[in-house]
Amino acid sequence: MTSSHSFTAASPVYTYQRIVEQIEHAILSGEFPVGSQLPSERDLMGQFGVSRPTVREALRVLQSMGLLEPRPGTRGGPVVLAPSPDTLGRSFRTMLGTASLDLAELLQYRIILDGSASELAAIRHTDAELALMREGIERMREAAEADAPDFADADLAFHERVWAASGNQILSLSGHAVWGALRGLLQRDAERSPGDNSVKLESVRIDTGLFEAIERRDATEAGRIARTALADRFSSMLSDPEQRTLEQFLGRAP
Amino acid sequence: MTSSHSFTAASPVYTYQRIVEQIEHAILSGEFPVGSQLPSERDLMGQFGVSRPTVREALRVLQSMGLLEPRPGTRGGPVVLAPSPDTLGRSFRTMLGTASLDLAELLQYRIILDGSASELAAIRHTDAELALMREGIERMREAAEADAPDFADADLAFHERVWAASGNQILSLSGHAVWGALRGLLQRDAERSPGDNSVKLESVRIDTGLFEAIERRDATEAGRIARTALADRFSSMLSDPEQRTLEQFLGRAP
DNA sequence: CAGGATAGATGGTAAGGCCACTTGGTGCAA
DNA sequence: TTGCACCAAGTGGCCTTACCATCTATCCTG
Repeated sequence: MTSSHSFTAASPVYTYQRIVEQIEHAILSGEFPVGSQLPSERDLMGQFGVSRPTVREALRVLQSMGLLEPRPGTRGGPVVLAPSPDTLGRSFRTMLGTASLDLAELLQYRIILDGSASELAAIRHTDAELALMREGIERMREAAEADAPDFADADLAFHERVWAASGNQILSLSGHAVWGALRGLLQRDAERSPGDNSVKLESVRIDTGLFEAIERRDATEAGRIARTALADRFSSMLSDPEQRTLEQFLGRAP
Repeated sequence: MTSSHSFTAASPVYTYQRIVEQIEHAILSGEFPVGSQLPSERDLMGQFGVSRPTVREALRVLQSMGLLEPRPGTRGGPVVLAPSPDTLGRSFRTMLGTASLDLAELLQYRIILDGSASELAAIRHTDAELALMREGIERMREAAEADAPDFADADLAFHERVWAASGNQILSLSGHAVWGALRGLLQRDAERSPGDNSVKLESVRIDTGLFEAIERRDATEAGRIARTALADRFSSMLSDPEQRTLEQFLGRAP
């Protein structure tokens, strides 16, 4: 008689992968807080009972995930890094590049994040944060009027300050990540549509309205402006049904 | 006279990193479609002019990003994989894991995600997705009435189906990550508040209302229910100013 | 006491080698 | 002819050893 037990697939487990898991778990569980040091490669090689190349493969993976940074010298050893939106943005870009993520999803997500961040910024911004946002708007205006190439940077800087004013670190990190992915996607299209600085001036006008709504603590209006600005700017790149869903989501279609 | 040129940071570039970039670019540009094979490690080592450990470090990184899979044997070589959204979820989790989260941020973020996902689900759900959500509600009800220990699983399963019905993978993945982080943060508190199943029944009642709003495609109401449910359930754990910000964000305070 | 020289440890990279396994073909047998 | 068992070649997995540039801490000198 055969047993009714069902076996699970015996996929091979790479030793470097087990090392990654152990170190990752130790970091995420707080055993190694940000800024602390792991044992050196040569020590880890002893602790895990593997050779140095294997340890290094694991450390490389963790490094590419943005969790670690090598630190040479005496008393050195891999250092645990603070979280950065870079790796998340990188994942977004990879998914977009391999077409397992479409633009509509990413745009929806950014509309959700930017809208909510703007509402929160309107509600709870401090004077210092307001001053930073105002300065950001000014830099945008100058860059647009001079038709400067660093307009995109100024644009990002302003929105970074809005995210920061939301008081929510997660919003800030993920907003940054999505922004990077979206910009990467638009870079190709940006080349064929020359640096028409009328669109830059229009962006400045819209963001100025957003800033003023935040300034007078009008959360509803701030959210509305942020959402519609993104939708109006990008919706032409979407298919018809995607556009319709977006309009319904914004409450602009019955 | 000093030049006004501003230099860019001269951070060291690791050779493994340049190999990763080259291979990644080749894959994303379509030069190596899904299912195709890269040259073997020994070939790559010749093409890049580096040693095998260096090539392997690069391949490990790409492998951990879910882009490659090793394939031994004659005519072997790394094979390009179909992209999986798992890596995106993984990025979310590590970002949330290393960020020093406080409950208020996490709760805000989940309110934003769940509210938006519920609105989208109301707008664009299909019959099949509706049936899955209905089934999820039923499982929740059964688990609550039996006071079963797997109520949390049933709860998660229902919300997963709402996220899925939103049609947005990113919402789904990040919702899952935030849910996990929130649960991890609450696990300590959960022990002292025993499994009072009146709260479970209350959850079922609320989620049933959410489901019905989604069913009749009432996006506004669905979003409102999702947001207020989370706020009501967790706000008692927040400080007073955090509660006030939350109430303002929900539009329930002047 | 300050500052520079020195020694030790660390990570970066290379070279060579062994093993288990997969694959593809070959040759034998039915 | 067909099927199958066997074998050789190539691949990734892992290890060992080794050298170098660089950084840090310490000590020593001025």
